[in-house]
Amino acid sequence: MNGPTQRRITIKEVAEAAGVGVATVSRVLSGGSASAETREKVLAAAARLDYRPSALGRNLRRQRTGGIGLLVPDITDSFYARLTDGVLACARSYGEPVTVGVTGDDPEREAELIGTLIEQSMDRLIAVPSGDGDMWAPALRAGLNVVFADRRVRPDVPSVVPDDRAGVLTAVEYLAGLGHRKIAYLGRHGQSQRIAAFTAALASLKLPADRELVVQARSSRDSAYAAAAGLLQNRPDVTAVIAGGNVLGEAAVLAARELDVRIPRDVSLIMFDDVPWAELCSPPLTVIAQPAQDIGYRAAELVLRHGRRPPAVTLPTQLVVRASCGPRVATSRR
Amino acid sequence: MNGPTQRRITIKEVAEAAGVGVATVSRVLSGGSASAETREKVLAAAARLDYRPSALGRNLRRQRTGGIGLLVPDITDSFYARLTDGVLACARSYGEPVTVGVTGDDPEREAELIGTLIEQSMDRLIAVPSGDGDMWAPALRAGLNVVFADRRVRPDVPSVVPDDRAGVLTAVEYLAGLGHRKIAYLGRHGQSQRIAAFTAALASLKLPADRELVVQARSSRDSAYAAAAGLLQNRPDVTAVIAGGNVLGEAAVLAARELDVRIPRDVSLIMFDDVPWAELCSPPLTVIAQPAQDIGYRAAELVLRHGRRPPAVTLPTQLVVRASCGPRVATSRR
DNA sequence: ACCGTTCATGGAAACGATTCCACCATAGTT
DNA sequence: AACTATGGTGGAATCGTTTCCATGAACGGT
Repeated sequence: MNGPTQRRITIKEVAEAAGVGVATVSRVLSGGSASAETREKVLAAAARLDYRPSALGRNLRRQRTGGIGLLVPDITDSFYARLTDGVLACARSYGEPVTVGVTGDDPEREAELIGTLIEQSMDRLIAVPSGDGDMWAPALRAGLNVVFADRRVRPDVPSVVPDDRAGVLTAVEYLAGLGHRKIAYLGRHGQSQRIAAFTAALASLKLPADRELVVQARSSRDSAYAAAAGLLQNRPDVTAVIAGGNVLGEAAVLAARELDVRIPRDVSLIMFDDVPWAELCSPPLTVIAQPAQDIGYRAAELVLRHGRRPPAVTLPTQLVVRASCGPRVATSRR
Repeated sequence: MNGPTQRRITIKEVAEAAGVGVATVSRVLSGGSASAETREKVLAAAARLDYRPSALGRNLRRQRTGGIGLLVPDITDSFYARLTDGVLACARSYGEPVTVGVTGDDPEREAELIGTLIEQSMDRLIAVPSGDGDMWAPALRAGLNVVFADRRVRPDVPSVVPDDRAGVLTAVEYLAGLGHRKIAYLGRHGQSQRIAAFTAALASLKLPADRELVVQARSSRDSAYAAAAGLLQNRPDVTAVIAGGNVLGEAAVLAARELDVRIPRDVSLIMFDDVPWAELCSPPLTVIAQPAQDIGYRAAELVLRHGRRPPAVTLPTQLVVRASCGPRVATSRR
C-alpha cells in the first residue's frame, strides 16, 4: 500500500560518489577549507544525488537541536497568534523549525511541555510564562536558552514585553480626561505588571483606588464573561472599564449587551490589543494597540542570536481612539 | 554568565548506577522483558537520576522522528488558528511535539518548509495545501506520511475537510428562500471545491450563474478588501454575497461600510466560518460555522494512528442565523 | 639539500539510543 | 545424569553526522 519509500541518501554515499572521504564532504558542505577541485566534485555529487544532511545525525553529534520551542497560552487568541506569527517569520529567515505548544496558562501543562522539549534536546525556547518565575529554575539550570515574551517573571531571563506601564497610563489618562473617576480594570489572573501599573496610574491622577476596582478572570472565555458580567452588575458606580486583552474586551462587550448597559453612554470601554474586529464592533472599540507580531519577532531574534543578551526590551503601545469611550454622564448608572 | 549547564545524563550512567547493562535499561524502559528485581533496580536508578531518554538518539537509531509537522497558510487567521489548536490538542495527548510552519498560501514557501521538515526526518505531516496536488509527489515518494486538512487536492492522500458542498448549498438555499436571485461568491483563489459547489447550487435552484458572480482574492487582507469593494461597486444588481472565509467576510463588511451599502438592507451577507466577533459585529453576521478545531483534531488522529486510512473524512457545517441577511428588496441597489 | 611550515585529506572516534546475538544459568525432560 | 528449552542479560553494532588527529605532499627559507 505504501510507496517504495526510498531510503534517504547519506553523506557516505556522497563521499563515495565524489571519490573522497566523508570528512571532506562534511567540511565542504559546512564551509570548511578544501581545494577548489575537491569542492567542485563534492558539490556536484551532492547536487546530483539530491543530498540532504540529516538533522538528526548532526544534532546528535553537536549535542544540540536546532530549532526553537514556543509556548503560548492559547493559539486561538489573536494576540498570541500574531505573536506566534512573528516568531515563525523570524525563524523562517534563519531556516529554523519552530515547535509550538499550548499551555492554557496552566503551569502544570507548561512544565510537561518543557519536558517534551528537553527530551527533543531543544535548547532554545520562547515562552509566555504561565505561573511565577520559580518553576523555571530547573529548565534554566538544564542549560535551556529561554526568552520570555509578553510577560516578565524573572529578572534574569531576557524578555520582550509591551510597555504595560505606558499603555495603562495612557488609557487611564484618556478616560480621566473624559471625566471618569471610577475606572475598573478587567484583567487576567497573573497580570501583575499591568495591575500594578493600573493602581499606580490611578494614584498618580488622584483617583479612587478601590481594591475591588480590579477584577481578574482566568483565561477562558467563560471565565472572562463571568468576570465582566459580575463587574458590570455589582458596580453600577464604575463608568469606565479597561479590558486587559481582546478576549476580556469581547466578554465585556457581550456582557454589557446582555445586561443592557450601553457603550459608551453608560460605560466607556477601552481594550488592550487591537484586533481586526475592533473596528467592526458596534460601537467600534477604542484600544491600546500592542505590537504582538513584533514581540514575537524580537523574541525570536534574541533567542537565535543570543549574543550579549539585554535583560529586557520593551515595545511601545499606542492608543487608537474609536467610539467606545465617551464623557462621563453626571449620574451613575441605574 | 551562563549557568553551570549540567550535562544531561545518559542511559549509560543509569546502567552503571543500577549495576546492569545498557541493553537492559533500554529494555526495561521500553517495556521489554526483565526480571522483577532488575526492573526495580533500573526504575529506581532512572528516577533517582531523573533520567530522560534523548529523542535524538532514539530517532537516529529508529530512522524516524516522532512528532508531526503542520503547515497552515496563516496562523493569524482564526480558522487556521483553531485548526492548529485541534492538532496540538490531539498531539499533546500522544505526547508528540508539533512543528508549525506558515506557508502564506505560497507553493514555493510550502516546498521550502517541506524541505526543512524532511531534513528533520519528520515523517508525519498535516498540511493545508497551497497549490494543486502535483507538487506533493516528491514528498510522498520520500515516504512522508501526509494528511491534508481543509482542502483536498489529491485523491490518494487522506483528507479531513468541511462539507463544502452542503455548506454552500445551505447558504444558497437560505438566501434564495429570502428571495435573492443574484447571489455572488467572494472566495479565495484556489477554493475550487467551494466554487464548484456554488455554481452547482445556483444551477440546482435555477438561479442565474453569471461567471462574474464569483470573484476571487488572494489570501491577504488587502486583496480581500479590494475584491469585496470591487464586487460591491461593479455589481449593483447583486443583493446577496457569500464570503468564503472570515477574512473575506471582514473585508466585505468593511467595504460595504465604506461604500455606504447597508447590511442587510442593501445586500445580505453570509460568511463562511463562525468567529467570536461575528456576534459583536454590526449587524451580527449570519454564518456557516465550520468545525475548525475538529478538522485539526481528526487530521492529527489520522496521521498519528495511520492504521487503515480512510481516503477522506468530511465534517458537517452548520448555518447560524443572525442578522446580516434580509429579504430581497424589490428594486436593485442604486 | 634539508628542515620546518602549511595545507588538503581521510580514517576513526565520538554523540545516545535500540536491537541483534551470543552467553549463561536454571528448570524440565528423557 | 545428560541434554534441551527457556528466559534473562550484556556486549557490540548501528543510525548519520561532525571533528580530532595523523598522514603525506608541496613549498619556501636557510
